[in-house]
Amino acid sequence: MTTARRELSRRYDAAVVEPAIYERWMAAGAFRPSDQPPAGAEPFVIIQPPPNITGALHIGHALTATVEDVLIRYHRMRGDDTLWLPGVDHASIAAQFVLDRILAEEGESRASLGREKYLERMWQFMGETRSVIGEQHRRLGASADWERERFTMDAGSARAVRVAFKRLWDAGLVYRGEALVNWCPRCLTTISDLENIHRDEAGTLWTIRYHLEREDGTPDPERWVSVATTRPETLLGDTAVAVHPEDDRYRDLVGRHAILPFLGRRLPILADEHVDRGFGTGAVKITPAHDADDYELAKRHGLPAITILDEQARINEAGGEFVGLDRYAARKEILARLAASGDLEDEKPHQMVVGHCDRCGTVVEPRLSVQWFVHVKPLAERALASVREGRTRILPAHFEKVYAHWMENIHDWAVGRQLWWGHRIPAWYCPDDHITVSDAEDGPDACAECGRPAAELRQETDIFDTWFSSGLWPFSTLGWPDETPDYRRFYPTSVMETGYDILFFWVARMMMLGLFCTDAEPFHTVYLHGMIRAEGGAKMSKTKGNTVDPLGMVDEIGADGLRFALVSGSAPGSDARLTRAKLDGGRNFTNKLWNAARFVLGSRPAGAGARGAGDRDEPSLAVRWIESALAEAVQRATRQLDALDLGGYAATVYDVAWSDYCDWFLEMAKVDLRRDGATDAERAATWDGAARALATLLRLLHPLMPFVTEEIWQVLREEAPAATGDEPLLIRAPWPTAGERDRAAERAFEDLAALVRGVRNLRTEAAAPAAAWLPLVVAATSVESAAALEAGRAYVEALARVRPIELRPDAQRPELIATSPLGAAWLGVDAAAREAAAERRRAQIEELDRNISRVRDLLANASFAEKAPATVVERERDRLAALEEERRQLAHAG
RNA sequence: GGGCGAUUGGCUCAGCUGGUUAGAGCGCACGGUUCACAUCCGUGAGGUCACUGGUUCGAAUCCAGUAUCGCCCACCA
Repeated sequence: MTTARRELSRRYDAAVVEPAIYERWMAAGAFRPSDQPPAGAEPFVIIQPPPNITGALHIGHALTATVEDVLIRYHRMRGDDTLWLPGVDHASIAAQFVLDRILAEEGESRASLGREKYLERMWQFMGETRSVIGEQHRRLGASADWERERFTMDAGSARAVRVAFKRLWDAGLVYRGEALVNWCPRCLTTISDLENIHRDEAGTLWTIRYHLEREDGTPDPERWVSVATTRPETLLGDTAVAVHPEDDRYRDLVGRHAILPFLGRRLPILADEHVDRGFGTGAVKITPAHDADDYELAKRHGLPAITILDEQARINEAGGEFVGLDRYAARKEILARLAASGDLEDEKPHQMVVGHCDRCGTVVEPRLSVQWFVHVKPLAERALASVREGRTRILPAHFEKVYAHWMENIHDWAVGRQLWWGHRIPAWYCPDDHITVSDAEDGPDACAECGRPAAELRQETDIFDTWFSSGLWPFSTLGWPDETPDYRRFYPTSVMETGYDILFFWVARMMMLGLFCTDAEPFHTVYLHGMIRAEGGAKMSKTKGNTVDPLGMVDEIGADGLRFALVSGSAPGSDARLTRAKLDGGRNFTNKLWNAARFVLGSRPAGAGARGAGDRDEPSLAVRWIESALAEAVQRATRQLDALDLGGYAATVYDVAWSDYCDWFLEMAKVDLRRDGATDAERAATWDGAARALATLLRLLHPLMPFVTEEIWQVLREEAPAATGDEPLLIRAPWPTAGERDRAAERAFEDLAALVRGVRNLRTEAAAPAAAWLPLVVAATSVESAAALEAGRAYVEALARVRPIELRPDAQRPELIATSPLGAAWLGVDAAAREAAAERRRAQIEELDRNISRVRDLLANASFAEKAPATVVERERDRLAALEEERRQLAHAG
């Protein structure tokens, strides 16, 4: 075992399982932008979507980190002025949800601790998870600039939140007012429309009789109006009954009153066009405080709104005798009472849509309250124009339509949350209820309207929706509202990479707030990745137990294998299944690279390793070909990375590494290295070519598989400094430039490879022992072919395991024959094997004839010749010639 | 009720602006201890590209419709 090979073995675990190289990257400052922007370098900036600091990273985070790291490493190698800024999100409601659960296990609660202690506890919790998340990213290889790491609750973010809100307020885009909002009776806060998840449910539609009022004010036992409802408990808050104005059934009732059961409230019966005559009885009870439609209708008719539920969705004092009952208990009770009095007319199953809290799943209750709103229409219009006019593009493109549709139908954003963990809204009230909004850290000095001193003002207790601070993230992280050097150098950013599931929550808000605050699109490209799904296509979830733990996977197969599995076969916006087979594929590929390197580095002949690309003497066909193949791969990979086609990039590097470099090139290089009579110079030239090609391969692969490539690079640099350009760290090595294609070498290789494949095929057909050396006869098609065969003789011998190879143009041809551009070839095997192949020859000829006549017809077609491009016609002609040559070779057989 | 996406060999997916005989990995079959790798090597079988029409010299690719699946949005009691 050579020194180099021993060194690689020692490094294997380090590279794949416990990557120590990360520390060296950090120490070398490789993740940091240079102190001065390099002259002429384009900035390339990614601001990381901050994970919620509520726990460990899941596989989606690993995908995000991988995609971003690939792009960052690529652009870093390109020499761009590269910044990847990481951070974490305080995740207001999600964090409280998690902490509340932890507290519950300890027998404590939000209430028992009180606001101050609760927040103290939250900061402590944040401190713990924050370092875990950073560590996990490092294990995945994320080359983010940790020195610039930010937090949505740090001082800079807090200031950005205050300033942004103040500017919105000054611009008249913020208002405080009473409205019906989504309320979670468990989280005890308002939630936005986006957090209110609609689900189809099987419910019940009840029909209830409301007796009409008699002249003496008492309910008429004989006459009633029947209303249909899915929520009988809300009748306690009814203030009217509505019918359609042209509904003849009820025409004479309009203007009269009905009496509300239990409470005896007089309900005007009124007409409104929004009532659907076909639904239920055509008469609808109106509960303005607990239903969005009813609220709108009540506004039109000046009806009062009576709130009958408290914040935990229990009946309040307005509910009379039902006070204190939970909404569902009240429903049951009210139905029982109505049934008893004979006023429950009907009950039938009903499919309906019910809103649930995104966080805890509780049924959301519409609740009338005073809230802070952002008036988003004007913001949305700008954000829409940016995408429509291409200043920001969304990948995949069809999400631009989804984005547009949402922006066009946007509602005002209820930004206040009745939670504790988050940025408190910087608004102060004076005793006269004047509102003062201030962006000063210590609040306003006095009431903006009446001048009362700060001591008499009290701050709003509501905090912001967590997405408000997230919406400022692309610039709050760079120093905004100050024009810091980072802000000037790195803003606007380049690519915003995140999952399509938060397009509205986050991307839309960043666009709106970014344009408002900075007057610029916060990024020029939005790359939306898909969701990672489990085997069988199911959504991954902890409760289903079908998750893939990224860190566990790193332990098992290494970060590189995981990264490869995540990226290969993926397309933006499409969900991808992460199967065991795919993960194994990533692991196998890592292993393959490792072993290829082990072979190359362990086989350096005397005198090799020192010379550069410039002074190669007489490179063999193998070397000339692999360099050309790599030139093509570099070209493709570069194009694919520029187009953010990471799946294509993964396929390109996989193919060139495994199929071209390992399967073909290294096998040919072995021939050159081991050939009897080869000079030291020839061997050295081959090895140097292998080392150079390996160096190119490592550069190409590094963005995707940073650990294994860097570890190999370290040894390669010792063995072949010239091949690595003596660059100490691959992470800083320049991205390869596409060299010249060598068409002659490609052609020569393809011809030999076709012959080798043909002969291998024959061996299998003849059931020849794999290890046996068989004689081969080839009838070369031409003098040039014969020369090419002579030149490639050693390759063919070794790769097809045939010896000797006899060139005999006129020999009699047996049935067992392989066709190739260089000529027909046949093996020296027994008659039985040849006989068995005769049938197959006939089938082959038949298929060839079909193809030949197809191409002939195509070429004979006048409109084809006329309309098809010349290159296509030319290609078809070449194909016909090749088919005919193959036919000729076969026809001579047998 | 709107909108979007998908449908390619047993499975998971590629196939860019229409142009080789539609590719890959896994799986399968057969054969392999040839000194980098069995986490491997070689060979092979397997697809009327969901369906129906249309445009075109030429369609997996473009258009229209149908079917199935999935997702998003939506104030109907």
